Amino acid sequence: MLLAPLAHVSREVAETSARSRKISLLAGLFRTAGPEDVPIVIPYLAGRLPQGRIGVGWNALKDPPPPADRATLTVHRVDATFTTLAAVAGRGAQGERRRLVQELLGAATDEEQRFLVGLISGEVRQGALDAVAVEALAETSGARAAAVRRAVMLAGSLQQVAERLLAEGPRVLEEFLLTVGRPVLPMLAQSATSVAEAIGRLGECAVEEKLDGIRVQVHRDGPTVRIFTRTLDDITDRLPEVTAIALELPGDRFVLDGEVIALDAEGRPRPFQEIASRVGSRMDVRSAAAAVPLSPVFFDVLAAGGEDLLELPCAERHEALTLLVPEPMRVRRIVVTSAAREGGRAAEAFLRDTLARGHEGVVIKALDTPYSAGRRGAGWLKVKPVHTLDLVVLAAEWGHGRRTGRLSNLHLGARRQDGSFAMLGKTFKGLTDQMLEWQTERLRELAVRDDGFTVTVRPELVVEIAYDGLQRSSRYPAGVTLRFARVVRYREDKSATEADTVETVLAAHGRDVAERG
DNA sequence: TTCCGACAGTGGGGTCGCAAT
DNA sequence: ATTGCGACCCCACTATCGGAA
Repeated sequence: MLLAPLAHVSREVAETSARSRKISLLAGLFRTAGPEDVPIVIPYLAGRLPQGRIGVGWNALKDPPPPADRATLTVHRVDATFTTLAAVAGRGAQGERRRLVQELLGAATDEEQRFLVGLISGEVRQGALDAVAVEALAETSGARAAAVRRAVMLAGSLQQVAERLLAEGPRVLEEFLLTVGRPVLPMLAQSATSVAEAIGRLGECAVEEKLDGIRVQVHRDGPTVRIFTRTLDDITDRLPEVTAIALELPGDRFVLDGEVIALDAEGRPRPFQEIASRVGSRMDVRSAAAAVPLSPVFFDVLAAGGEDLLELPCAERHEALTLLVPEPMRVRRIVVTSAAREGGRAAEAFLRDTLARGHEGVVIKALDTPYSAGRRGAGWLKVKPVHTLDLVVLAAEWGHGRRTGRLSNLHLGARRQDGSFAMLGKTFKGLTDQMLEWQTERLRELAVRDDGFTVTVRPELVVEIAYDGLQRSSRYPAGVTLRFARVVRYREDKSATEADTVETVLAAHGRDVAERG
């Protein structure tokens, strides 16, 4: 298959905003692709290289040679070049890499060059990722979209499904079953602003602790245990204690869903950063495990006795979980079935207790919904407390993509006693298009410097920021930074001298930071 | 006709581990 | 020894399309 139609379709997909048009464009492309092209075409369309990083940056892409007149490049030729580049990546062969890239670009037409540069630099943004590709595959193959989506969730990979579907036809979808040992995309939760709102949306529900750790999917098939992350990476080797626990459970073919956290001597959860550091350590797992032992806490079961439980209602899956996992290793929960007011009170009390115990919040789950693998299902709603601060905008960065030409990413500062400001972090979240436009205008009036990337401003504009808590930071002067900061609104009624101070911020989380820092 | 679920996009901070300096 | 960078962890929020109500 030639690269030209791929590059052309990619541009067309990017230029239309209609999902239906994107789908039919991709479907047309899939129709002309041979089965051997699929492993390359699918990742390219999502802007990914199958080879991962190939050690090529902006430097090697600069000053491309004049484009070719005729389209002769095949996707396989491109793929082979990337494989060669990946093989010499990180071996100091910068000249050789640049030569290979320039040779590739020289063989490409204008449209192909633009696609390749986007692909290599990770800038392919055409508004079509896996979900659109799934619809297109369904259209091409005559399969139902829901069946394709289901197969992708169970296979944990669009590519595998695409290859077999296009080669063998829709019937092959029946062969994608939940298999112990092969990871499934996990179900995710939506957000709710309060317990009352969540219960109002769900009715009868379970209220569970939300633990701030690393999501794990634990598969045991007889003596073999495999542990996967949310993105289905295999981290079995890094969690020996979890493997040992899985081998002691009273079942020998199961799939569990849970979270690993770390507890201190008093049984309180240790900060996320420590857990991430532990789970991220691959070099000396033994000593890392001795320093920060991990505790798995399970909240769902996807298979037991080798049998697929995904379609069972939440309540029945929990029954199965209790048979498999003893109490201390199950997430704490209550079931709310009584009239809304009583239930609401019990749920509120459970949330308060959970927070007092040092956890992140609660997840409220409808009792009757199946496990929606790979979806952000409406059956699970998370509720976390939100803190807010009034901070001062110190600078803003020029946005990318659809925010090009707008000042987007805000640098946030808290007041110091001497009148200066300590930067606490950045945010680009929560801004509507209108706010982006307004702040671009306003910040330009306050600008004192623009280096083309960041616009520094007089610290006068006050903005209300929501955030989830503080975490330690070696980057910012106060030694802390905001976790998940987002803009709520501008406070034009406030002057910078009325903004929150560093002391206020630290005091609000004093115990946390002191104990954890 | 309006409403709402699902998606894609736009990036945040931290950590590890490798490669370059 | 440092520094830079990619790959993963955690993640919030808005705009948009298109099917559901």
